[in-house]
Amino acid sequence: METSGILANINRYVKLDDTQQTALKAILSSKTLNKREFLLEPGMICRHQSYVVSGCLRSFFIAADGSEQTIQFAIEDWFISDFNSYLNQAPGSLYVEAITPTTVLQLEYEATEALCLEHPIFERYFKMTAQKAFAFAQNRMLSNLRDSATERYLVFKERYPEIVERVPQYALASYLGMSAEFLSKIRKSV
Amino acid sequence: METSGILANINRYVKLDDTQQTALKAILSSKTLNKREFLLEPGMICRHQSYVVSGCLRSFFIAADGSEQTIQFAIEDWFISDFNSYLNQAPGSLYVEAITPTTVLQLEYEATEALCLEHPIFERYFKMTAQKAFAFAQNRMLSNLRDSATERYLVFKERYPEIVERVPQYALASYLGMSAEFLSKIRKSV
DNA sequence: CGCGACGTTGATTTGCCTCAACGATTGTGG
DNA sequence: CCACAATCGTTGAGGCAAATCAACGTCGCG
Repeated sequence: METSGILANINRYVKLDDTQQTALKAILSSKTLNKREFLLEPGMICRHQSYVVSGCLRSFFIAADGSEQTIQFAIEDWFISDFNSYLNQAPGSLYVEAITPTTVLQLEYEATEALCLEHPIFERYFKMTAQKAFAFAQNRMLSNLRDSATERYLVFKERYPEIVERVPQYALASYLGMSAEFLSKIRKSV
Repeated sequence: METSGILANINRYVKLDDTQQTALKAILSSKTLNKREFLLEPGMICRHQSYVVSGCLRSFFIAADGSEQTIQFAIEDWFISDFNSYLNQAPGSLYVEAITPTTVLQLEYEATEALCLEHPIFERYFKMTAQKAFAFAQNRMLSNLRDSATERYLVFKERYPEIVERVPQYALASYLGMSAEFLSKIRKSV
């Protein structure tokens, strides 16, 4: 199992000693997905947070009018889950789908909580990542309130060029909060 | 200094013993604000997270076109700050303004970090609150992407009726991502 | 090859914004 | 305690960004 990526990720926030690294590795499990395969579907309890070793996924849900709304993309070195469902260990409302063939490392909820209680340094790590995720979500929200569709696309493309290239256009459009047709027109005009 | 509210808040997530409660109280400071007074202005480094003992505040920024964008409201038992600025201890871009006369308890950044290192239970508490805040921000974002202006208003009013009653309408409109005039028309039509 | 998934393009519609003018309410100095 | 300014909210006219609808390309894959 290839764990160097996730260890490097964590070590960007906190320094793990050997005991802590071993304890972490002990609860990691690996999973591979084919293109279009679901890691999670609505109604399921999200038991894991998944770290992307290779590949590309997205989370989305089906709105009342039948349209898809993309919540998040995840490529190498990102985490993905139905976070609401994971946090409360309650049935969720999201799909998590592999856009390309994908390998993830999974952290199971109970085992992760136990790891945090045993080694508070992981509490600290997850605090830092949650705070960063919150700041990110707040920025995205602002961008949605403030910017035009064209600006949102250009900002996203500037910041995440590889995601723009790797995901279907209709998924990107729903992430950016616009119709697929309009994104097509934006791309033509810029 | 009235600390029972913030202690009760924390005890909803974790159980503090006497030593931990004392350590927390030692770093709390109190502050009062008049109506329209600023707790924070753009360019300042946000040194504190503020817990609202009484009153009502909002955070907002001035967009490129000169319009105000409200990020967050805070009433009794909520926290408020320029979280991006607080997290990175870098100059921020938000105003935090008292809507009514307000009293807050403040947690200073360095002291809070030290408290977390000394007592990992606070690491756990801030992890949980950050995760909850992230889930909340994600839900708000979805609501903005998916729902019409009228639906956003009705959902917000249903969930936070007291905030709707306590804040100026132009501030609520900018929080919900619509013009003040349009919110006025929505209110008339429902 | 042909079918299904994805993207493009144009015509039309609409939700919401902008601008402008006018009430209502609150606060403040004379 | 009144006058009159600010501040905040309301209403209507007109305009625009983006949605919707419909039809048609295009590409990869069974």
